[in-house]
Amino acid sequence: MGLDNRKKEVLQAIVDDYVATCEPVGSKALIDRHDFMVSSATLRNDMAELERMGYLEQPHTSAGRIPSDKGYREYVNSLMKVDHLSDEEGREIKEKLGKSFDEIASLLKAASAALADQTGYISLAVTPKLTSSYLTQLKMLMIEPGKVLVVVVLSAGVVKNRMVRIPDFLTQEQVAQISNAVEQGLSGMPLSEISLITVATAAKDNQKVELPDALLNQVLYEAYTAIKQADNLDVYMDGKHRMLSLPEFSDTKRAQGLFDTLSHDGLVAGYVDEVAQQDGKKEYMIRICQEITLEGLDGCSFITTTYNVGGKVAGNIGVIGPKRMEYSKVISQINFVRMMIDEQLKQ
Amino acid sequence: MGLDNRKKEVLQAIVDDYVATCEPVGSKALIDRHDFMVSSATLRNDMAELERMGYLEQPHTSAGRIPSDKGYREYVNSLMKVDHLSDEEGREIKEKLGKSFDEIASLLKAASAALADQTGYISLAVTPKLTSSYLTQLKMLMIEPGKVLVVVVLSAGVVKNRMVRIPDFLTQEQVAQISNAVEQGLSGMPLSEISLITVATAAKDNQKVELPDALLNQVLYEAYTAIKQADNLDVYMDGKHRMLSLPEFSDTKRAQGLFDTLSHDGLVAGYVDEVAQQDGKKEYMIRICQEITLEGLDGCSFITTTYNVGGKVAGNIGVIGPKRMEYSKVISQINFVRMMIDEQLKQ
DNA sequence: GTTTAGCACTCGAGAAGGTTGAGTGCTAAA
DNA sequence: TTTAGCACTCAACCTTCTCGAGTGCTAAAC
Repeated sequence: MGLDNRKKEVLQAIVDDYVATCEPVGSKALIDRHDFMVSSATLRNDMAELERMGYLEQPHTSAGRIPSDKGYREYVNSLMKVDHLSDEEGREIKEKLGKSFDEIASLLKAASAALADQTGYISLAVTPKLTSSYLTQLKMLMIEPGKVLVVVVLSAGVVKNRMVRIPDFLTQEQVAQISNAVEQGLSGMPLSEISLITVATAAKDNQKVELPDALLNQVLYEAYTAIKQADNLDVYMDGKHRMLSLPEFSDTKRAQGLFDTLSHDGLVAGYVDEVAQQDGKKEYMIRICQEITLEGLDGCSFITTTYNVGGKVAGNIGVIGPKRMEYSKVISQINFVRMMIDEQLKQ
Repeated sequence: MGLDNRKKEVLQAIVDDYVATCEPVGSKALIDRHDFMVSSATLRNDMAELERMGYLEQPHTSAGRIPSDKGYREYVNSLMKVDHLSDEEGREIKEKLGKSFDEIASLLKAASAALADQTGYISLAVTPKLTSSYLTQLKMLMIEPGKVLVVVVLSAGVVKNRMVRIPDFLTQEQVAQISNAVEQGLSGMPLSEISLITVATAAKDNQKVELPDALLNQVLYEAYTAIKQADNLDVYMDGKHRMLSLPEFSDTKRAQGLFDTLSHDGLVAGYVDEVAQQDGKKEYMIRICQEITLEGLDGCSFITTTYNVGGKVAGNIGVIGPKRMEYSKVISQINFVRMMIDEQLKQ
């Protein structure tokens, strides 16, 4: 049932060659480029066998073989060698991420850019899932009468802000008092426990000014929305246009389909998260072509990994490339970037 | 020298047809689709003449004619009729922009999305140039020891924030005092007059705590940077991937060149601004193909217009499309969106 | 049993040639 | 100045042909 050693080598060689050239690989080419100690006829037999077993495919009778999804899967599971990044490459990435960032958002943006640059594929970075984090600060700054900037600071160092409208006649002092009351009542509370009710309770317990309930509730609702919104997953994506130079996307229809899907940040973030749930324990997650349950990504593969904030599992970064991707290289690149992120978010 | 009436009609008809079909227009097709009261032979003579004058081009001898850059220029300058948007279209745009926005950033983002949707081309919206506006608020919120969020509020209703690092041992009170001092000293001051020196003066005139100069200056420098950074032009772009469905970009090389250029926000913003400087007085600015002095936009045209904040000239919105663009329609769409923006930013 | 040489076969890619038809310019008459 | 008529051009398309990389199968060799 399993593959004997030579078959494994053959499959590996075919994947390597096909990844490099995007051309079906024939038995002769295989002999030329690798030093198998057997003849092409023998390889032909092996290849026919591999095809029968589902690891290879033939575009047409008189062409070479290309790996099937199953072939790629076998390759990433047991054949490829993930080795360390060359010093040179490590240095390049470090250069792009070298300076320290004061905000997760900028760090992720830079990481995404670096990853796209380095891999040549599409990179993505998703902000941490914040359900396990708690509120540390809430400030409401009156920008002008009726307009308030709500700044929400969460434990993981995430800062978000949102402009909201409130009744015109509320004074700066009143707003500040509400803001202080809510902050006092909620700071330290896990995001998951914050609801409209807890917000209201916090305000009323700590409030020193008297305001009609309806009015107060309106302001509190805005504060609540701002807090909840801080929990949204943001996605940073980069390198999309590089895909156009790949032969598999020389057909603009396909490229368009891909871009269409990718323009829905929510879909992508959701899918990344879903994958992370499924493969939670693994160092990195891989989805090959048909394994991707997200429409429009035909012919693509997906590699993601999880970075940590303050030691706890948090967000994801990853790469979307063609099925014919340099898996081992990309994995080591992603790992390296993840390590750099972890380093910066250590405490 | 000038064009007689029929020649004008012929040119107009050719542009219209070519825009619609992206196929070279022949004399017969012209007769079929428009009711010229002359024969195709006559049109042939006119077309030959128009070609001699530089308004038309012929891809090859036995093909129809397509408009040259000069032809498009003549078309937009004096032939096309810019008419009002259909009620239907106006309604669609209004729907997308209908709700009021509390922040310029979100408004522009929505405007850009609506414009891209509506035109089917690439839209862009550039934040206002803020040199003529002044600082109204500056708040420094201590997020954790050593990390401060600087919130800058400008007169045009623009709010920006930036996380900065300061020495660890500064207390919340000290930061608040510096922040208050700077705000007090600078609020109402035009951005153009704010410099490291004015920031320092403001702080020292109003400061109540004593801090070593070197330390204070470090914090002030960060505040200054945050203020200056609020002046950066941001660009919101949308609809890029739609270009892939146009026949002129079925060649992925070209699409890639375009996307490459557009990924440099700074370049685009700078160019938009440059165009606005040149054509300042006009209701809308048009650059056709070769007229665009920005590399990588071969075959594209550019239509922009200027929106106002509080009655003063401010930022720009626009559309990038193929040279073969529905100029008159796009112009009316841009105008409509501009009006909607002006409306929201009236005061 | 495994490997190999040999051979007939397959089939896409690309070149060569032919046809079609939309479009032209020119001329001569209206 | 306009028009009909006609010869001419040339990309696009189709068909046909050749080429060669690659295959599977068989029978001999190891």
